This record gives sequence, C-alpha cells and structure tokens, in this order.
Amino acid sequence: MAEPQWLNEDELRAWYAFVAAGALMNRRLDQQLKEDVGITHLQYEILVRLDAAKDRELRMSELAGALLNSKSGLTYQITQLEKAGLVARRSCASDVRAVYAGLTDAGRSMLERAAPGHVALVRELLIDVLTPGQLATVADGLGEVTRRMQESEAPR
Amino acid sequence: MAEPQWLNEDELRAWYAFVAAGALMNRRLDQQLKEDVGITHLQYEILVRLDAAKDRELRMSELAGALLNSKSGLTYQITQLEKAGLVARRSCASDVRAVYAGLTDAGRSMLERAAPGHVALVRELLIDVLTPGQLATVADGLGEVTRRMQESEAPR
DNA sequence: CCATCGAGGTTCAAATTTGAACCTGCCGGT
DNA sequence: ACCGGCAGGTTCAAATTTGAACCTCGATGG
Repeated sequence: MAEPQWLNEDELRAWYAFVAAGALMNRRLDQQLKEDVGITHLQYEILVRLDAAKDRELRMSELAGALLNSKSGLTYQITQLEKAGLVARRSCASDVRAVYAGLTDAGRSMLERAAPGHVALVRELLIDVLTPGQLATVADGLGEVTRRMQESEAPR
Repeated sequence: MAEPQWLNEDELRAWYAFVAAGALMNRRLDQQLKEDVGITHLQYEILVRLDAAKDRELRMSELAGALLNSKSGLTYQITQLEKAGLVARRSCASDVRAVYAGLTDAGRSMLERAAPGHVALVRELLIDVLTPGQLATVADGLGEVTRRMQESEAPR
C-alpha cells in the first residue's frame, strides 16, 4: 500500500489557518453576543433562520437541517429560547408529529438588537480582513467543500 | 449614527461557507477518529502538538495557548488522555507550579495509527477539493484572519 | 384494512465545556 | 525580609452537547 500522503507545508498552513480561524471566530462571536444581548451564536443563528423563513417559523427538522447539530441539541436550544420568550412552539395541523418553532415579537426585537453588533464583528474579524478577491475565493472554495460534505453526509 | 453595514450577497456567501465548512469538517473528523481509533479530534490535536514538541512534551499553558479552549477544558482532556495511557503528567523542576504533559509510547503509537486516516480525510474533504491557488488564498487570507484575532485577544 | 417501516420529536444518562473560584508558589517593589 | 499581585493549574457546579432509546404517528405495500 502507498505511503500515506502527508500534507506539505502549504497544505498544512491552509489546514491550520482554516481550523484556527473557525475556532477563534466562534469563540469571539459567542462572547460578544453573550455580553451584548445574552444569547449564544447558535441561538442567534436559530433566530436568523426563523426570521428569514416564511411566516417566521420553521419545523424542527428543517431547522436541524440548516443548523449543524443533533436533533436533541436543537430540542434543548428551542426549549431555552422558549423559556426566554424568544421563540414559541406550535404544533402542525396536517401532521400531528411535526412541531413548528416560530419567532415571537420579543425574538424579533432581540434579533434587531443583536444583529448590528454581530454583523459589525463578522465584518471586522473576517470580511474586512480579506480582499474582495480572497473573499470570493473563500466563498467559492469553501462553498464547494461544504456542498460536498453535505452530499456525502452519512445519513444518520 | 450610520446604518449598520449589512453583508452583501457575496459577503454572506463567504461567511456562511466559512462557518458551515468549519462545523461540518469538525463533525466529520470527530466521527472518523472516534470510530477509527477512539479519540476525538481535540485529543488528536493534543497528541500532535506534543509529538511535535521538543522531548515530546509541553507545559499545560503552552498547550492551552496552541489549542483554543479554556484552561479547565485542557485539564479535563489531559486527565482523560492520561487515563487512557496516551499522555503522562510530569511536574517541572524549576517551577513547582508548572506541569508538563508528555506523550507516552502508547500515545505515539496511537498517533501513528490515527494519522493516516485522519490526514486522508482532511485531504479528501478540503485539500483535494480546492485548487492549489484557492488553497494558497485560504492559507494567506485565513492565516491573516487568525493572526489578527490572536493579537487582539482579550486577555482573559 | 393491517402490519411495518420510517419520519419527527423528545427524553435520558453520560461526556464535555465553560467560567468562576480557589490554591500555590514565583516575583517585583519597598 | 515582607507584601501584594499575578501566573499556572485544578476543582467545582452549571450549562451544553451527544447518541441511544423511546413514543407517536404517517405512509406504503400486501
């Protein structure tokens, strides 16, 4: 069998830059959102998806698909958000099993308060650091990376 | 005050590609390493750093700096790795407070077993999906992003 | 119509992560 | 030599995450 194909120096640089940037970015965003408005990055993302959805609501499974965590994790987070009054569960008429999570007015207002600071930080930490060309490359390259991973997703 | 500067379409694409790729990648690597050799990606990274270090050992604080998690998180992981016999703690002669974590022979052997599959997956999911040019851009761009975040690290 | 399979969510226990104390012991200033 | 501050790690409780088991239905093929 062939020797494993180790990463050369450039590949290693790219790999570590990718991993480190992701981790640091997440930490920063979490921190800022927490001290700014008291929610985590994950919760913020949930609110964003709901806000963007038709009627500002989505089924749990749709949310779980868009986000990247497990079903039970989503159940937990939605419960938290519901306790905080930012989201409300509603059962589905046509399918008794299904559950919709909908953004409440408080949730919408939270989003409005959180978004400016969040976006500004994303801009400061990522967008503004890259040239437009680099940004496009990242979008294309990592977009393709993402697409492939989603396709080959081991169906759990 | 100025309207918050929202992200345009390209910026949004880049941002989401970046976030999604990071999350999916981590999930995949964790899965593979776990079912392959029974360690997490984080633990793998710890072993790698130790292996690369002089005398195959590092102080806890050095490790914590290289990795991206909290001090207590590292204590926990090192304890786990020590239970598994992959790492050994050793106290420092010159500074009683300091603790060294060193790779054991079992740890080295684990790394040798884990690395080929891990590297192959990184290659398959990221490296081989990008063109050399894209790879270089990612290394440069995200490298700079990482550097800036580390510099401006709010000293905790 | 009936048995099954599988989808949609939740629950539960176990593993992990985090942040805030908390100990010790190094160090600089007085 | 003595004190206050801080660096290096650990501990502890609380929050989160994960995966497996479970429950309830909807859809499908006989």
